[in-house]
Amino acid sequence: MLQSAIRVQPIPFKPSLVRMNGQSAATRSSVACSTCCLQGVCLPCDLAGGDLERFDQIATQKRRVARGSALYRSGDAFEALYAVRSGGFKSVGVSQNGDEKITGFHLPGELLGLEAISPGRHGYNAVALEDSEVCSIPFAALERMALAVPSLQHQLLRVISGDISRDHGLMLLLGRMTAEQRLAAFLLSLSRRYERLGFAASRFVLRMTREEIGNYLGLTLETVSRVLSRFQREGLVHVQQRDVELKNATALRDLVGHW
Amino acid sequence: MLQSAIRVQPIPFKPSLVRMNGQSAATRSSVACSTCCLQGVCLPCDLAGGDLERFDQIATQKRRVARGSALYRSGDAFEALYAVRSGGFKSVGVSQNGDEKITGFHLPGELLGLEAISPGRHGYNAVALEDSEVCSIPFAALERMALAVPSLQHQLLRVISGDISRDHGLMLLLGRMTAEQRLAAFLLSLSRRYERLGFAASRFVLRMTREEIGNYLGLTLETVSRVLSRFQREGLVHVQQRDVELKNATALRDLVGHW
DNA sequence: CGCAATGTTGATAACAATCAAGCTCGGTGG
DNA sequence: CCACCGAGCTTGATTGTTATCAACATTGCG
Repeated sequence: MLQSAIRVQPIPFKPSLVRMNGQSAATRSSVACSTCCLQGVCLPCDLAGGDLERFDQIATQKRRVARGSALYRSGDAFEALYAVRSGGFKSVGVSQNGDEKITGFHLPGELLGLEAISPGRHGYNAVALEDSEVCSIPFAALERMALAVPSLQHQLLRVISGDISRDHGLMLLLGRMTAEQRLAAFLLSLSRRYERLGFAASRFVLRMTREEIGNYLGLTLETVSRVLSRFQREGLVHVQQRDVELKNATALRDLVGHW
Repeated sequence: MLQSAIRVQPIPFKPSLVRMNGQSAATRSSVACSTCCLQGVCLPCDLAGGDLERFDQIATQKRRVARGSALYRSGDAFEALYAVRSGGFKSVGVSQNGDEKITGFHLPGELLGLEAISPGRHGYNAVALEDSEVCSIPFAALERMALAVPSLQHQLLRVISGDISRDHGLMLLLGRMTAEQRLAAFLLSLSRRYERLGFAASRFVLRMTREEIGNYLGLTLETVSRVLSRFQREGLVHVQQRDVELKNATALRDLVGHW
């Protein structure tokens, strides 16, 4: 379960206790970026005091999404970007014949909806992998503020560009790697991202099924299961259901090769 | 689907000025965006008269890149985005052990270098597939101008976001499609992009080798060759070396399926 | 012309998909 | 409380697609 993940850096995360600033406190249980434990990794991470407050007024709306339900669906009008506050999401493309393809998993501090800017309409379903919470960032207001705050514009461009880099990594993986390399790269990627959030790098919980992992990596669920078993047999990892412990990250890295 | 770039109304492309097929005959007749035949599809396509002139002053520098040489290399500092004026490029990631992975092909009117914004350093080699010409757009100046010109900021975000969509299409392809589907999707993508530039949709010239196509699609060059031969046998296309004619685009589309 | 780069085609092998059976764990209801 | 159920997971047997190895054809260029 989630609780078994070890928190290395003491960053308390208590949504219900965090106070918000300003006037709308009475009407909405809301949270300010200035007190959010994710402020070091989230979109407004470059903003100075005054600008951060202004950003807070844009991103006041929080939204809870129950496990399995969608934050938005393909075809929805694009109104806002979403920053994951807690929980996790998958982006799912659905074809006309019902086939699904997962294009990404999204952890806290990561932005959802970027690919919808261009068409002005979402092209994917964003489905919560567990009960989750997001900050809604209305895009029109964000663009307006970015005009006035150079560092925000820059940060926004950086975040989007970073998304492209991440996708290129996955393309690499899908195009040229064996099943073992894909799994190794996947585990290392999760490890790095959890670490960035202040969790242990070598021990974490998969929030997605084998089937979802396989879908994402371009493999079948059986292959995912087999490779994980093989990794365990070879002492690279210890896997118990969704609990993963990386026992030999170096060997995993060697498997992937150095890009 | 696959390679959606900038979404704008297509403006007729004048083959007499910039020739895509056959020998490349680059033109110097116009250096200003305001007179460029790509202005309908390129980055500044939303700009009004005065802003377009200002943009012209940012993007004055043209650069020629000979076939096979690099516009920039992995590790280079990120200074500018590049708009392809004529010719074509590939983006190549190179691993420490020399393995290469092509993440994209870039036709006229498309932007190069977007994925370097976040790290501030290029992560790929941009290699010209034929003698080519690009417009250099210094990024610092572009960001500055985007602060003052809302439509430019918006367009910039759109273009980058569009790149993400394009990459997702490729991920889909790499993750779930057979060799036949990949080739079909690839040909249709090229067809659409040439059409956008004002060329015939059903007849074009591949600027890249079978090996490069295979690398991009996650296939070997032999498989690419075999599938093209099969397509020809089945009357879907006519292929003679690099010349391609789509004889039955509908059948190709059916092969890919509808995403 | 001759050579190197590119492309085609065939034979074989490897890897992952598919098909199939059984297991584990958590939840539910008798 | 326990038996049952089903989703998720593991493992085995077999098949199929594509990679690999290999030989040869074609093109373009110095």
